[in-house]
Amino acid sequence: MLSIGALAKEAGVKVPTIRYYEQIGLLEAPPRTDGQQRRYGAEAVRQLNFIRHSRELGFEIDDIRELLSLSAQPSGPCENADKIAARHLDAVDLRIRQLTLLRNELKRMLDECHGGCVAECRVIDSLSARPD
Amino acid sequence: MLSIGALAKEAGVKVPTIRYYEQIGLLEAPPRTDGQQRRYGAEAVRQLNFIRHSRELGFEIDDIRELLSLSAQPSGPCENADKIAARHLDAVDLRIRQLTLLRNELKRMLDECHGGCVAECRVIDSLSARPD
DNA sequence: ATAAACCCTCTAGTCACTAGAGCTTCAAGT
DNA sequence: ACTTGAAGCTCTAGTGACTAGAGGGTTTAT
Repeated sequence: MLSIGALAKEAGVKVPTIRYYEQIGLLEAPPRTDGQQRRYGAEAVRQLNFIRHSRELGFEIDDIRELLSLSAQPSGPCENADKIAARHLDAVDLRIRQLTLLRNELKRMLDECHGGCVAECRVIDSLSARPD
Repeated sequence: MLSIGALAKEAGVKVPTIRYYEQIGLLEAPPRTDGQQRRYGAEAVRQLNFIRHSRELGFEIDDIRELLSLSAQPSGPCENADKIAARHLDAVDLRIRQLTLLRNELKRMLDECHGGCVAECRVIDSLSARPD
């Protein structure tokens, strides 16, 4: 059985994060020692790794909640998991497109500024401009 | 003089957002009517447009605070504005690269899943996998 | 004069944690 | 067995940039 610190190290998350996940019901409350300290088994390691990886991929907690409960029923259909992932992929694609537009605007701003005083600065000027 | 609602419409932000900006000292507190309602002039419209556009480009409030104060001194050097923008461009570039990696992993996950049950699902499987 | 639309302050909620205070328990070494 | 220091516990509050709602007051148009 692992202490919360050992679990944290194992799964690559911080200790308070684990307590937070328990508090919001994402991780089950584990058994405790007589002194009220948490002790975790192998299943908790698996679940926490699952959560961490999902978070790294940008899934929201509510999505992860559903993905976790799906993963606990290996004989069920994976249709829902696919739907969640596909929806997330769309969101990521959109975000990349938006950021690329912003990047280009920022780059243009910077390229056009040749130093000097604020009155001539294309950076400040671009920011002041109202959109069409 | 514009009411807060009129200013909001003019600059394309929500009314509570304007009050929030005032509260955190990003926008100056405007004069009030006898009945304590805010009234804004042309300068507030300009500043709020500046803020909105900067936010759309992803600048943080603290950066905007500095950019705003720079823009208020047209004869000063624009070096700092450039620095802030360049730093932000780097951050956006990095974010795009990260998101692109995530996108590819998501896409691979989805491409490899051919429906069926959770036990065979590549989506769930990929999420379970611990990183190298 | 009245009614609708707008405005006011204040508190609390969002998301996913993070930080800190003040205390208790555990594990290892002697 | 005892000590010590690391690690654990709970609880509260803070982050960023707003958003929502309650319970009122003001303005404006008719």
